[in-house]
Amino acid sequence: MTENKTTDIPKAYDPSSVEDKWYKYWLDNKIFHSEIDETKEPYVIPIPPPNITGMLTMGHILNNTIQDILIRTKRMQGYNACWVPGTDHASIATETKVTKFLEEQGISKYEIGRDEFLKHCWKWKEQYGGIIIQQLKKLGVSCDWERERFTMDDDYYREVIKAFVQLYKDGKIYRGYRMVNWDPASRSAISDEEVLYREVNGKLWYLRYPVIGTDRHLVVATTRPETMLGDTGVAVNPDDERYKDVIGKKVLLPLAEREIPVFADDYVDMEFGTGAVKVTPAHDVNDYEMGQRHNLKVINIFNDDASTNENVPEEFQGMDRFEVRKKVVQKLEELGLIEKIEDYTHKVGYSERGGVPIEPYLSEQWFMKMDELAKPALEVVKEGKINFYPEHWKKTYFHWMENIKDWCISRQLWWGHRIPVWYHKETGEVYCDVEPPKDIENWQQDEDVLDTWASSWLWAHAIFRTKEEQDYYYPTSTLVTGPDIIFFWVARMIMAGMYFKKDIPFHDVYFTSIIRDVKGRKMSKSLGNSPDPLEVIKDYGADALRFTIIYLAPLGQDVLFSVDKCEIGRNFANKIWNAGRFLLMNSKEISLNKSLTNKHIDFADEWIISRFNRTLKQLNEAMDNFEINNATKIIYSFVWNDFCDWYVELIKNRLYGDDEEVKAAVLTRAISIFENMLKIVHPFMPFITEELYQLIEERKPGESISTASYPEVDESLINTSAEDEMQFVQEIITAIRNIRGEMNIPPSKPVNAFIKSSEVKQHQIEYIKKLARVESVTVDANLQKPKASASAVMKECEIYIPLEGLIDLDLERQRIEKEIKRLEGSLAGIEKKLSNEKFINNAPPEVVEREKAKQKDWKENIIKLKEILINLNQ
RNA sequence: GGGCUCUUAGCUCAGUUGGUUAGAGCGUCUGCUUGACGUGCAGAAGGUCAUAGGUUCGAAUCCUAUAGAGCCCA
Repeated sequence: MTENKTTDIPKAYDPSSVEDKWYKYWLDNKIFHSEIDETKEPYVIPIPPPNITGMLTMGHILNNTIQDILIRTKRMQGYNACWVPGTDHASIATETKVTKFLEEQGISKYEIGRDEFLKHCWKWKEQYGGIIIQQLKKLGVSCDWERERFTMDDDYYREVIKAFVQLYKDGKIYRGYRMVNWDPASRSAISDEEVLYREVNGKLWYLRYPVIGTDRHLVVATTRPETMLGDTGVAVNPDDERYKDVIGKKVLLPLAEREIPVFADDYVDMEFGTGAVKVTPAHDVNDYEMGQRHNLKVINIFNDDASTNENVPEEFQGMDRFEVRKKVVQKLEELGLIEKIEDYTHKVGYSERGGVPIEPYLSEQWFMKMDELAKPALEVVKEGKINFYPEHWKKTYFHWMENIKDWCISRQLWWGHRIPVWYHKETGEVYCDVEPPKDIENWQQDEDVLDTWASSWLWAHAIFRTKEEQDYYYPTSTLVTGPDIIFFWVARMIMAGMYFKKDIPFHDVYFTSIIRDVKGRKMSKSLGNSPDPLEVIKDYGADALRFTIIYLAPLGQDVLFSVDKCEIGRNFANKIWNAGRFLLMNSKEISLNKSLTNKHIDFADEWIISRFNRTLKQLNEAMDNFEINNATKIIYSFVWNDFCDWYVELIKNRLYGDDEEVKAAVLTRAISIFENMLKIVHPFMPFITEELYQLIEERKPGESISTASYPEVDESLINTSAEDEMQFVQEIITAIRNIRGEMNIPPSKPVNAFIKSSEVKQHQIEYIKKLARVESVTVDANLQKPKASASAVMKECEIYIPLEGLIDLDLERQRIEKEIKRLEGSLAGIEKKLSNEKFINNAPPEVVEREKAKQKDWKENIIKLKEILINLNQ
């Protein structure tokens, strides 16, 4: 019976030997799978589907850990928890990737054609599209993998098409020749939201246009000289005295040799440049509007890849927009038509996807009318039917929704949901339906596909395949996502929900923090400051990574992350591991007996049970308010400070005693508290808690802590007097430890404690002896201070440690004087308060009472300390 | 230009509706082979709560202004 259990439980927790084993166990036992069950309330999370082109980032780790914590908690609390995973087809990103992939093999997208290209896309998707999902599993997420969805699954595809047709038939979708944000890299339109504005150090070119019939020039300033080839007018402000006489005249546009009018328009800012602006209606939004007002010609000078077309003089044709800029400037310079060139910093719109400057470009596109769709979506957030955490994102949401513009939903791409519109080859008739026209040979389908967000905006309901499922699971419960896609996705999902389902898509939206490096920079590939989460998991364990990232991520604030911070989580896991190891080691020697759980209870047990229930109450409150970061702190402090630092130490006396029944009762109870503790830690650290849960006792096949019932708060066990008593004992122990520390008494030197108090109870003494490491404790209300002792004074209690031969009187004097000084400082503050009549009259009575009590205690303590100081040599 | 957020210990952050001596983790210093854990234990040092006003008996907390940092929109 002397087998040492330490040999089978390693001293340090090793996640690598644990994690894969339990993930497989959970999947094998379908722990995460949900089916309709009318007897249970569903709790549903729709995952923000990652791109199939994506790799797991720290952002995904944070986001998915939060979702997992929420869903695991609810699952244990008895809800029908359903977390639906999936991926998004990412039209532009995937098409770009596959195009490049093919180019590397010498295959041109345009040569092989649409159908062939799509086959390659699907092949690519099968091969690489699942990587991120596999990576997510390493994190331990409890998604219902049987429900995995893809935005281009057949039935999902059909939902998207149905939605288009419905909107079209309701008059919410129209086609028009408009100026859009054009991405020349992907040769497609993109939406306003996909344009990122960056500050760029550019130049301002001052060009001279000769005024016809005079010998003067009009000088116009521009950041894009190449667009002058498409100029069809020059505008000035009508109030500008400098140009009054040229209004109505014409200038001869250089290079193009075109006569274009000079006209007046209020839009022109007299302060900018020279006050005269060139107008290029085909390539600038404002110019387009001016052109409309003044009936200017619209001359498009670019192809869809932003190379120059046949509308420019031959020598400039077929050049890239940046090439042609150089050439235009060079030519103008030769002609003496450049007045000057200035440095100029301005904002340039870049394509979020292609990464190149966008080109304002006129083209035929599909748009969705947004004002009517926005109204109900605005209402449900205003009325609080949908809550945002943190709440302040509402303001951003309202602002966007109240100023919403029509949404350009067509993309000149092949990978995606093709617009279900056909044009009759003969008559030009337009046909829009889910099913293609019967006589398909006479029709030509629209070439464009839909914006990816015009498919993912249906996610909250289209993830469920049948009407029954949608009725049961929709509306979903919580959406966890980044604030960067509040417009792209969150707002549009709410609009889609209200339009297609006549109900909100989710009740709560949790906006996650942005992960940055320790210097506060965004994580990016080019900076190389983006750790690979899989490496981190390998080095520290998934539990450690999960716990750390949540511990670092307060609601609504950025997280400054570095890999070594994962020590927080790793050390915490190790702490839990060793607490378990301690209990399990003892259970080898002591036989457990569950019938004894409520026997031989003393105040230390009442205290930890009270602390547990209080902790649980705080934890529930935090979780209800989505204060998940706060929840980790509550858990951390209970586990480490209450359970490990105090409770485990407190039970050692009894555990190493002689009474077998007491030993069994204490250990059984400790393990039962530990097991409850594991349960509340489990949503945060699923692997280690499962491992320990299974080590505590033999479980039934398929049984898991993931489906164990979550502890409930028992208010009757929150015991303030036990907590007060424990606090008193803790203060005595800390005071003695403090003396040891400050007087440099090594733990190996035995000391005795004399306590002058009528409050210290006999049953507390063993604990004081054990935890303060004193040989004996003498308690007497009328105790005389022993010779040559170090002292500590607290409420209801004076402590003396005789240190004959060890005491350094100077050191002790300094200690006491410091304490007196500190107390006198505090006392001065409080006496000032109490001598203020207005305070006595206005402050609530309990506040005044509290202050008076403090005054009394501190005064007494100061008197005692002064006495000690006077008698120090005795 | 409009909107939002932030500024508390060396660092990263807590601090509920104003009311104990403003807390935690990391880092620092001191001591420790304490019958779970050195990924640990014990103790300590460290803050004019960005600045200036105001409201109040009382302000880190509420209001105004200023400075600085960041984000979003135009």
